[in-house]
Amino acid sequence: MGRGKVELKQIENKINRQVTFSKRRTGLRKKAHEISVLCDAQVALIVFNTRGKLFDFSSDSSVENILERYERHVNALKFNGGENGSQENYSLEYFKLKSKAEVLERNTRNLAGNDLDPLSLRELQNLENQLEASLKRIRARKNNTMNESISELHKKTKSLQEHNNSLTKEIKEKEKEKEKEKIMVEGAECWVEQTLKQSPKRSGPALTLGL
Amino acid sequence: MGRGKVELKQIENKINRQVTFSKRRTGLRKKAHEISVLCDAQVALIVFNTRGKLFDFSSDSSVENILERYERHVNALKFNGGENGSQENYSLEYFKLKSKAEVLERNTRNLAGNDLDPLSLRELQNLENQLEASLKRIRARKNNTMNESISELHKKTKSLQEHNNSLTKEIKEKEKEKEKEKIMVEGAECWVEQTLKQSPKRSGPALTLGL
DNA sequence: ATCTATTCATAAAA
DNA sequence: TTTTTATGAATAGAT
Repeated sequence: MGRGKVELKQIENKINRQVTFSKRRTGLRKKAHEISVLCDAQVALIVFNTRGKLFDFSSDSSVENILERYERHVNALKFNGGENGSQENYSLEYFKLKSKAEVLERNTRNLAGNDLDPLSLRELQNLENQLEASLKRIRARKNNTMNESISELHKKTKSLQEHNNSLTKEIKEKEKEKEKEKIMVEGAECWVEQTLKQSPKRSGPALTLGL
Repeated sequence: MGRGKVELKQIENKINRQVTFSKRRTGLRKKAHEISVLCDAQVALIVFNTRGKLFDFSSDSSVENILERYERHVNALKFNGGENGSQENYSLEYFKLKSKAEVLERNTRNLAGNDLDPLSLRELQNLENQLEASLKRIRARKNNTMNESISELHKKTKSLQEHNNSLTKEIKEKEKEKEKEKIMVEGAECWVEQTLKQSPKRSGPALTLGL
């Protein structure tokens, strides 16, 4: 493209190299954006120029999101043997963890319905779908829990009711006995009274005989 | 490129989308390679297709190398200096961060409807309420976004309609003019014909005079 | 996968 | 840097 073919090797002239870098960087970015939209792909592009300046692009709201996904993908493949923690790796692990925490934090905020402005329509839709699915699971779990505790309560109620019944029965029996006793006592008293009333006419020995 | 311009929106036809993805992925990779060689740049490219398949490219021997540099770069920006931390400091910070990340991860998992078993009924209810509130906000944001793009489209439609109308009008006027012209020509022909029919009876000079 | 008609990207120049 | 312009590249649609 442009006037004359170019060889695939480092451009010697510094100025030309810089200009070409700037132009091609723009072009690359554009292409990355196009493929993400046209083909529904997730793309992350990271470019450092000779002097170490960073240029990045992401089809999503953040590059880190995609890098996170990339790490997960790679780790899933490699079976995550890691744990070779020397000092140098420590700082790397630290940075990795740090960006992971950032991604998690951002996700959490998004899941709570905050900081939505940088999200695309598609990301919003994904979020909505995810939350709906979550709600379903949470409600299912909730119902489950409630049903369990309800049947637990039923059982408890039943056993209490039974205990109750047996207590009631016991009480009734006690009352019955008491009643019987009372009747007997009353009967005895009555007999004594009547006997005493009649005593002047009847013989004393008869009373003595009854005891 | 190719036969006819393409709109920058998701390609509906699945086959076409897949084919385009494959072609453009190759192109993107090539461009990434070219800029890295021509301009002495470090490039990493990560692409996930719709179905989650990963394609990556790196100017270096591994993508991870560049991601590592990226993380360092990003963190260097966020934390002035850094790099002075002794090991103890580092490990303390690391563990703090680790527990923070764990909490965030658990929250995220719960918000996604996973690992719900240890939660109490009340916690489940809170979660449900929170998600409902989030959904409301997200839907509001989504609707907002959609409405914006709809009104944008309405505007566009209207301006196109107006343009259309003016074009239609122009066409009608042209046709009218053409019609008028045709009638005039027909009238002239008719006059000539009649004149010629009558010519044998009339005198020659009259015709000559008419011209 | 291969073939073209087109559109796009960009090297060189300004 | 940005714009312009001449050309080489990329690629959409067809085969």
